[in-house]
Amino acid sequence: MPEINIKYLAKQLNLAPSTVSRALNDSYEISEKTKVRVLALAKELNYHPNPYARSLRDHKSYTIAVIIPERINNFFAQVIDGIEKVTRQHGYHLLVYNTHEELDIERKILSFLLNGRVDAIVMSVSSQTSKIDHLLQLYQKKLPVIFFDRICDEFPTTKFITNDYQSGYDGTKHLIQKGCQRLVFLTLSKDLSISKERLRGFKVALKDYGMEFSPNQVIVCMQEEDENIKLIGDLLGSEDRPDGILASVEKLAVAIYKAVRNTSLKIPQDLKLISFSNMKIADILDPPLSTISQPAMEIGIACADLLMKKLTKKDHPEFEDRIIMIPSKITIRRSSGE
Amino acid sequence: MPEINIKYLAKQLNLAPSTVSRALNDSYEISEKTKVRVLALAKELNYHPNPYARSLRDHKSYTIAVIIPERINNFFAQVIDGIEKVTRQHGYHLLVYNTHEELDIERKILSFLLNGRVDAIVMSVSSQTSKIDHLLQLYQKKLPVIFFDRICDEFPTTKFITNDYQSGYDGTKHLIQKGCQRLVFLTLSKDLSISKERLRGFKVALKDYGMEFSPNQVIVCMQEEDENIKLIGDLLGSEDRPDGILASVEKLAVAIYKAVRNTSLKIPQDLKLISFSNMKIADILDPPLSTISQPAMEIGIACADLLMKKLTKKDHPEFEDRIIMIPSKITIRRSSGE
DNA sequence: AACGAAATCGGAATCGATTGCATGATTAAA
DNA sequence: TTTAATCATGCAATCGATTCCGATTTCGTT
Repeated sequence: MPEINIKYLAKQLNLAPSTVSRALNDSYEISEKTKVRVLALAKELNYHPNPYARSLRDHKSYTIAVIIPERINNFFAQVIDGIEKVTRQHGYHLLVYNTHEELDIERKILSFLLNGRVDAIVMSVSSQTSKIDHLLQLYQKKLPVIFFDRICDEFPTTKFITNDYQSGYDGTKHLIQKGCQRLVFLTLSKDLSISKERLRGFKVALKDYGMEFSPNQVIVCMQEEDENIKLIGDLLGSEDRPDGILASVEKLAVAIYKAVRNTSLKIPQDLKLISFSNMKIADILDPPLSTISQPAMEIGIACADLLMKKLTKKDHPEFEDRIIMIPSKITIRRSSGE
Repeated sequence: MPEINIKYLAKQLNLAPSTVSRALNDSYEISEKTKVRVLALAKELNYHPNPYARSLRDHKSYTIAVIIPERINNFFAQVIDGIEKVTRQHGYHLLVYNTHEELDIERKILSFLLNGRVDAIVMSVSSQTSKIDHLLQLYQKKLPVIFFDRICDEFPTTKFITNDYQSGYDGTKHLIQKGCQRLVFLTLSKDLSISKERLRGFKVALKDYGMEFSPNQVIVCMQEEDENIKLIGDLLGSEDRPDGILASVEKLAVAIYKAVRNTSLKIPQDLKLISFSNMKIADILDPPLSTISQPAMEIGIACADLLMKKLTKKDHPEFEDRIIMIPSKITIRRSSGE
């Protein structure tokens, strides 16, 4: 079978490749008659232009990189679905990378993207990311970047987040009002943007309700679930064990459930729990989990909408350095006391 | 800032682009001295070859397409993690596409991949896929394809699956031994390879234990969860409601839990349930869900290993037309009666 | 000193699609 | 009938990296 490229089409039609190209691109210079002939054959042979030849000439790849720290995660999966929904309509393709929360992997991935492989990047940084030198390279190369959720404050671009401070505040307030005296905040990292904001809400809520804050109310967890279960188990076995937990990451809520299983404690009687989570099955857990769920699909769509504007309209200005906030939704279920 | 390409490097070093290219590729024709100079500058300027120029010449994209029917799904997410783990080590990139279980989308995606954009495809077909004309195009174009889980029997290539027949049989047997009299099999489609096999196991188990099978024991569900909850609700409200369900897809198990909430029935007392599922939180559901979980990560790794062999070794033969089976693991929990 | 082989490197074509410029053909206007 | 204008198409360069082939230099050997 011969390679079906533009030269082959041209030969079959007894035309020059340039004419075929123009016909396919509906140029005004080509007669209707010729266009019809060309399009007919292209359709018959199921011809599609070689994307790499086009990319080489146009310096556009029609490809976008999506970088996330975790794939088995409802939030990120939904965001990607949102991004894909929009970009697909514009003929863009998605390269998806998982950093597994590791800075080294994040670094390596970004270095692969600096050479024109993608037209833009949409990312949520790893929990290990505190220095941002590897990100600044993108800025120097003028590669458009949008951050969502776990953003990078120092990087001047548009960022999409949820109202983390407010959600942290509201979740904490809720626990206090349910009678919790010894509150704990669980997180993956102290450097993460979302953790900082959610923790800030936690602290302010404590203060507003006349409670002291002490640093050991913040527990920084690990990557491995087993380690976290142990960590939380120790916490629950301690003298002044917490009676209320705000988990800033979905997987930590799961670890709490599993850790509690190993004790004689009961949720919510002995321990009230609320967690940031996009699980669609929060209400069939035992007990149903109170959640702060983020508008993941909307975030994905918003990111992609902005991106498509920038990429499809020429001379579109660089992304403004600003933060766009879409509110999360808090849903009280039995884990925090009905 | 000048574009950093091979010509720029050549000019800086007072060499020809061809020499620079050879030096970068560690050719024997280039002296050590020159190689050192070239590599030093390349490193300093953080030079990476333009991937599209290389692809155009080599007819290789170092890119693989992964096509799945659903992204918010633990099984598929784990498989992709497995694929990425292997392919990343070989410098390959992953384009990930979600068909949302729609045949039209699957068709469209495949048509985008026929022009050299990817070197191979790893996919699990949508539940609507019964005709396979759109897949056969890939075969004609000699584009390597590997199927996993939801395979396409008529397509001659290597396929990775789990022991669906056996799992279906074992799950059904378990329900029977727990005393279920009126069993029902829930599925997304009658055409899907996995559904057929799992159903076959269901039927044979019934027969082996002296139970009649009637076609209305098979319920074909919808895409929308709300519809499924209603469908299952009706089922549970009927005269001869089932007392045991084998759900062939994770999301259907979730729908069952939610449907049961609307009734006065109790799992497992009134209804025993076991489901194919890769949820990591099956044991914190209320009640904990008995699962048949597939070795997702292993499947992904196996697919990618085979693929990498084919793509990195020249003159590697086409994929054999065979099926490789990796067994699932059945875990009994309280939803099927302790 | 001279010759040949090996070691190094440069020139130019190539991959496939696009596009500025030139050319040829057709038609309308003078 | 001639000229100008419009229309339709072809030629050739380009994008960046690679590689075949040819050219030059270096070195060892007689």
